[in-house]
Amino acid sequence: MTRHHKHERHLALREEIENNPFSTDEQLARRFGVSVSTIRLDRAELGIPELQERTRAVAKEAYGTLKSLGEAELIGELRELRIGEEGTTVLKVEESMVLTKARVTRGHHLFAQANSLAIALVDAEIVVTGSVDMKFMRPVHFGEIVSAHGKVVKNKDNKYWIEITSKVDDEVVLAGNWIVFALDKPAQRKGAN
Amino acid sequence: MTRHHKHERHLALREEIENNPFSTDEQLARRFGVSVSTIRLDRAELGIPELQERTRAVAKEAYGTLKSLGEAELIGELRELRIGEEGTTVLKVEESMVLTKARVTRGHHLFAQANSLAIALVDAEIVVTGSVDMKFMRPVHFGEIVSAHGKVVKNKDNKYWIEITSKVDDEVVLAGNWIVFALDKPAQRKGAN
DNA sequence: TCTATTTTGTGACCTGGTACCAATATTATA
DNA sequence: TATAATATTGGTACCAGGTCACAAAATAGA
Repeated sequence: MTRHHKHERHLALREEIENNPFSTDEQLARRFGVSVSTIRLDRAELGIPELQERTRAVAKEAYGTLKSLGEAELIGELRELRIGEEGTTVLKVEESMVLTKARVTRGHHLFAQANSLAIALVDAEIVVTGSVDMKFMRPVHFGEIVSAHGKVVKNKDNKYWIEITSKVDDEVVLAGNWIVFALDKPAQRKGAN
Repeated sequence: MTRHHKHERHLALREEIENNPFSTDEQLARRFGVSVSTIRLDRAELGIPELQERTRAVAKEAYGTLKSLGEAELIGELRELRIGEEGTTVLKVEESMVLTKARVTRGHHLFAQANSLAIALVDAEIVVTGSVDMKFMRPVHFGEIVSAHGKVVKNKDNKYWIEITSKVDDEVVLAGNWIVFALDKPAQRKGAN
C-alpha cells in the first residue's frame, strides 16, 4: 500500500518538523530514507514552508513576545489611565501564556498585568510592590480577553492602597488588594517593582 | 574626512541591526545611501553575520528561551523537590527582568518563580492557583540570586496550603501563602494556573 | 500483466548571501 | 596642485536552500 507509506510519512514529517523546525530538506530526506524531491512534494502537499521561512517565523514571533514580556513596563494594552485615580488595561491571552496540558493561562501573566497596572497608577519615578492579597476566581483560557481595572483607594505619604479587578467579559477572574510604595532613592528598602 | 563618515556609519549600522535584525543588505544599503558592497564590507569589518545567520541565531535562542519562559512549568532552576512536601528553586536576576529606571526586579518575575513552585509541589495533572497573600520585603536587584523555598503546610481534599519564602542570601525578599487546587477535569471552576 | 499512484531526477530560476578583484571616487597632506 | 592613502563601487564566480514544472522510473493493486 504505497499511499499508506506516504500518509504515515506525512504524519511523521509534520511531527518531526514540529519539534525540530530547523531541519533542511536534505536532513529530512536522509531521516526518512527518501529523496529530497519527495520531501519537497510532501512539504508542498502539507503546506509546510521551507526552512528559511520557518526560521524567520520562529524568530519574528519570539522577537516580539520576548520584547513584550521582557521589557515592557506595562503588561497589557493601556485603555485608560488617570494617575493617582484609576486605570484599565486589556490583555489578550496568547498561545504562549497557557500551559500545554490545561488550556489555562498561567497565573503570573494575570499577576503581571495587574501588578504593572498598580504601579502605573502611582505618580513617581520608582514604585515598588509592597504586598498583595489576591484571589484567582476562575481559570482564564486561551483566546480570552482580560480587562484589568485598578483604583487607588487610599494614599498616605508614599504608601498607596490599590484595588484591582480583572474581568473576562463581565466575569471577575482575579480580584486583589495591592499596597505599593513610591520611592525617592533607588536603594531604599521595602518591596519589589 | 572619509574615515569619519565610515566610522559613523559603522556605529549607526550596528545600532540599526541591533534593533532590527531582520534587514537585508539591500535594505540597509538603501537606508544608508551606499552600495550593497559597502554594507557587506562594513558587516565584515564589524563582524556582523548575514541576515540568515542572524535570523537563525535569534530563532534558536528564542526557541530555547520561550520554551523556558513561555512553556516551562517551572520558572527558575529546580534545586530540590519532594512533591507534596517541599521544594527549592533558584532564579538569577537577568538584565531583562529589571526595570530600566530603577535597577529593581519586576515583581511578576518573583511571583512567577514562587507561583510555579507552589504548583510544582502538588502532585496532579492540573493545578491552579486559588489565592495568594504575599509581601515583598525588599527590592531585588540585577545580578542577585533568588532562592525560593516552598512547603506544603496543609492539605484537605484537592485544596493545598503552601508557604513560600524567597531569599537573597539569607535575607527574605518575598514571603507569602498560596492556596492552590488540584483539578481533575480541565473545565472546572476556580483559580488560574 | 496492466494501470494508477508514488517517487525520483533534471533543468531553469530565486534570494541573500561569500570571496575576491579591479576600477573609481574621495580626501589628506607633502 | 599632484600624489598617495583610503573608501566606495561594480562585477564575476560560487554557495545553500530552496521554487516550479516536467518527464521518467519504480512500485502497488487489480
